[in-house]
Amino acid sequence: MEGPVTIRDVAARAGVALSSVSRVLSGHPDVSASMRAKVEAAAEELGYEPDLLAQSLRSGATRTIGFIIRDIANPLFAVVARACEQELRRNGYSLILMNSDGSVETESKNFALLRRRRVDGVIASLVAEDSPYVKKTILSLRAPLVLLDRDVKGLNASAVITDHAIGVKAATKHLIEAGHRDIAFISGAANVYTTRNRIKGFSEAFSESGVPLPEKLIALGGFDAEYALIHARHFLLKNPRPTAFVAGGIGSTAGVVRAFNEMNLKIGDDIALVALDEWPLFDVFATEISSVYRDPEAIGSEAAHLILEVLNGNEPRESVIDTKFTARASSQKVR
Amino acid sequence: MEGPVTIRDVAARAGVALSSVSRVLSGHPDVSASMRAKVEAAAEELGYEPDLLAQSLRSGATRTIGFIIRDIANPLFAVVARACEQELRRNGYSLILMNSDGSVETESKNFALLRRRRVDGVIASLVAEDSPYVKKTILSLRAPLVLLDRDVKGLNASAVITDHAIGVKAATKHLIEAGHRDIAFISGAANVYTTRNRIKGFSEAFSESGVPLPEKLIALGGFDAEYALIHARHFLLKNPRPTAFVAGGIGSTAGVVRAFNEMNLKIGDDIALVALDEWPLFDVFATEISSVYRDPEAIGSEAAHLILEVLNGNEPRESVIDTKFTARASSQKVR
DNA sequence: TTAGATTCTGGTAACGATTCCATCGGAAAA
DNA sequence: TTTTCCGATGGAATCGTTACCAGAATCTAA
Repeated sequence: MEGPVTIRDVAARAGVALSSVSRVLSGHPDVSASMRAKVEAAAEELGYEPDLLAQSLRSGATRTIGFIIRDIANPLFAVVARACEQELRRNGYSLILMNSDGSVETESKNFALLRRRRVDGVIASLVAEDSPYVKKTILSLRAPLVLLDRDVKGLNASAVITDHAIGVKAATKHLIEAGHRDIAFISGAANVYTTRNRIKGFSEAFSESGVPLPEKLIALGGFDAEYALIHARHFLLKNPRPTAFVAGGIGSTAGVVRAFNEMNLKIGDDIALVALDEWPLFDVFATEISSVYRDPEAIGSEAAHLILEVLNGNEPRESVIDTKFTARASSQKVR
Repeated sequence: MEGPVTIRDVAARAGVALSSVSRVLSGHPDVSASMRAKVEAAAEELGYEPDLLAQSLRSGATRTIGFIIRDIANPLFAVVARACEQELRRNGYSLILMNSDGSVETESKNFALLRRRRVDGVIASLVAEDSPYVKKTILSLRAPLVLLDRDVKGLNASAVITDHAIGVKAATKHLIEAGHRDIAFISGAANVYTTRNRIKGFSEAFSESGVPLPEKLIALGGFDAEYALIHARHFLLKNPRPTAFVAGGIGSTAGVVRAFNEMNLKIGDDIALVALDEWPLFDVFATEISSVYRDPEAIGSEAAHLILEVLNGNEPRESVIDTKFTARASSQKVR
């Protein structure tokens, strides 16, 4: 007696037709009590488990959701993924994880593979919004899509959008009120909503305060630590030197702080800093750093809800998560 | 013209039998050049993509690997997962991610679901080694398994094993040589190899140094911050107070450091600390903390290699990753 | 020229499930 | 008693592939 037991084996054991077994197991109303008993006994004895593959082929639904992300090792997104997976699991869905490694091409291949796997939906944080390559791929998905913090026209997708502007604006106003004028801003490229929305908050704080925007101190090109390090170094050599930095994301913060360390600048004393996004052990090892916080748990479970909504026949929609600025020692005084 | 295009559509378009289409597309040798041209043209025009679901049902292989982990939000495991996914993706496999949320029961359900999904293999970091519940589930998997840092008898599984003992032993000897005697050790429960292997290194350092093991200062019960916080508090109220702590994992370190903060103990001055495992921004915000490091990239890609090996017909085997102790300011002096 | 091998192609049976359709009783209605 | 209807069941088609088998066409060797 080898191999997994099929519905055929159960039918043979119970001495009934396969269609009857299927009816019992899928809870069809038109089955007699005796039939139900026979089949359930046989299934139990043989340890029968329906093959999800075969069910999927027949039904057209895989109960599988693709999750495409730039890098799961970003601690913020790891929490997003966890919350999302937990919520989907509770609803009987499994999550297929794919990193796009910051490459539009890899991302596109990932979408194509998920399509071939016939996933029921995709949750994605795109590398860039402006690649027609990716857009074409997405349009051919034939499955609902939830975007994480991205704004792409003409997709008919749901989205979890973070209101960065409100937090960044509060942070920037706080810095301006503390007397800072030369405030550097380093973040990812402007071809993602995240960056544009952050810059919006940054700019508005200046215009509303009647202070000129330090355009020369804005570097938008990459979320990685390396990019931030290079540009922070560069800014720190300027004259006058910026007195405060806003770092867009965990990678950026790492790069900026490395630059500070290189120049022996003590955060909060020699230079002010606001970090956008927090990370694990933030409360332990970065207690003094002002931050703009967004709740990754909320983002992840909301993404799951949005995709489930569409799978249940509702229209796609957007959901907004807010951010909160918390002032700490790193941004109090001006040099 | 609705719905995804099937091999049947291609056959109709090319005016040939479906079996011929299949032969062309799967590279069978016995096809004429003209047939190949016709079919490829038709497939191209229709944008045909084979359905992986149907292929899997037919072939018995899903090219899918399950990845079961306690918590993907642990930054170390997020890196493991990334490296693993990247390597599997290069080999045409996709990764199904599941968190077991620290629950043996959830873990068991995850295994069962992966079995029903007919995954080709599973990579898992078990919550506990001694649950017969889980062991039974694993044995019924009918697919190769790679364990991460676990030692379970009678499974015929591969494993990526970390040699924690060597690093912990070096760390402990270093502390002893610096004059520490009352060294506290806080980590997860002893029903996982990780903990036992760490304790082994810890104990050996004492016995080899001829110093009695401070058994009262060992707390093995949970990898989470809460557990570590409670036990660190408790130890810190003892008389004499421990002069050094070894914290087993990122969660433990968070808890221990919180306890230090509560009591206003400055790491490296008032109390010594060695952290087992590093985390993102360790080099930026924890530059002074001595650590025992293991390379999560190596663990992840090695896990992928091991599962691919077995899928290619080789026997399961173990692979050992080493650890490295680095002394920093946090462990130099004795109080 | 004929037998045999070789190349190529189409038809069909699986893989493991669901679902429609037809059939057969028995119960209810006439 | 006959007709009608409904509950219960088995058989067959189907989802999209692959693989086996048989037959046709071409080629090689006697």
